[in-house]
Amino acid sequence: METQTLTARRRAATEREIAEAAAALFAEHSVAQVTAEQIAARAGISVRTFYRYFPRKEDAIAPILTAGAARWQAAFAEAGDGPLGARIPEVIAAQLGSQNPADLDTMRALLSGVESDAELRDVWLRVNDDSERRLREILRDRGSAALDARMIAAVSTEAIRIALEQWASDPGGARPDTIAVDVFACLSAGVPGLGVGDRS
Amino acid sequence: METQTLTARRRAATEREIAEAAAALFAEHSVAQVTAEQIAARAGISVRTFYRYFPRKEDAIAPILTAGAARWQAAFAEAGDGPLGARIPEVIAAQLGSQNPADLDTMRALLSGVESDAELRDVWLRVNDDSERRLREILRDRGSAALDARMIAAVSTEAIRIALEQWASDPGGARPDTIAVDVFACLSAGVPGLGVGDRS
DNA sequence: TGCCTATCTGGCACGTTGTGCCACTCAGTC
DNA sequence: GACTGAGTGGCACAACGTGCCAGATAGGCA
Repeated sequence: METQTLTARRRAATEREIAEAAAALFAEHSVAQVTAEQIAARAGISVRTFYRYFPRKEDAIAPILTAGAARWQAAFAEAGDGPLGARIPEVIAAQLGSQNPADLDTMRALLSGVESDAELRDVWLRVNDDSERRLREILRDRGSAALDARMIAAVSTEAIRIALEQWASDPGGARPDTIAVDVFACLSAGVPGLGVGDRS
Repeated sequence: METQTLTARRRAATEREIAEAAAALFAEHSVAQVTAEQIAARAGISVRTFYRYFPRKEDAIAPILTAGAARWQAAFAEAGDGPLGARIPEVIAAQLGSQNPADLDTMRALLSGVESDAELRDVWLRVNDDSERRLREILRDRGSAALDARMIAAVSTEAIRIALEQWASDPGGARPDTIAVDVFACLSAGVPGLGVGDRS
């Protein structure tokens, strides 16, 4: 939460600019059709510098997709010592609800391309997997058994992913945090139609 | 189950050869270190032909990773009309249990590299996502509501993934189908430590 | 002020990736 | 023997991503 050194802030600003340039281009054209040179030009940097900020062309949009995840990680880091698993739903729903509206718009545009653009999907899968790994690690540090942490993290991350994709696919629908709460409720209580269930 | 045309069988054989060549190389070196030319040479074909079988270099191992998924899809296609969700666990566990032992060894070698090799992880994530999409579609065709199908497919696929990764990380542990049954039981009944739960 | 170090940046060259295009081969058919 | 169709390989090419070097910028110290 501290104001960092000037160089660090400059770097963060540049990263942000690149991410927005890439997002604007990827929202209109497929990832394959956009060249790294175009992204760099729009962000006002050279191609070589671009690859110093992001290892792959498509990764330039990761900061936007992970904006929410970065915040709930911080929220967990500040939380007390008690059991963490039970509070995951509320924390994540709260963080999704306080998302920057401009970022939400960008995110919706990107997510609606995930179905059709193979490389965009790759980034989305990577982002979610990264998020799951971090959550898994936090849970293990708090004393969960390895397999328990694995399952909790997997279901939680999957719930967020489903909520976001559902929200992105339905322009007139509910807010992402509202959907997330519902999906969380279903998944944590046991999926209807699985195991001894009967529906479907 | 029919013996297909000769050309089709030749093609399947070549695909198989490429997949095994790629798997052997990826098991020892990272994906980035292995060139498409090396894979093609080992499989006895040209680079150009390689890219007619697989769109990306890393995708060459997909057939091995999806061998199990391909079989349970067939099992579902043959199943009767009744509710499908409740039978998912047993079908998948059975298919995992009847996996070809040689493929299982190869799979374990590949999966143990997923942690360290970024591009190997990408393939693994793609394979799982493809599997989930197919299962989702099957469930929707059988009459599940869209969101229900989404959640059932997500949890089921995630359970398989967890089971396989857990199995790969523990050389002396239980068979993958045994682990899968356990994970399935946990997830379908509701994750301990989530929602109103208390553990962890 | 001048020097020195550290970091960021851009340009260049290079190996690799993946694709379009064309020529060649090899079945089977008439 | 000519024709068709599908698979294959070679070649050229744009794009990707990286190592290397040179120039620019900012800060610390005498």
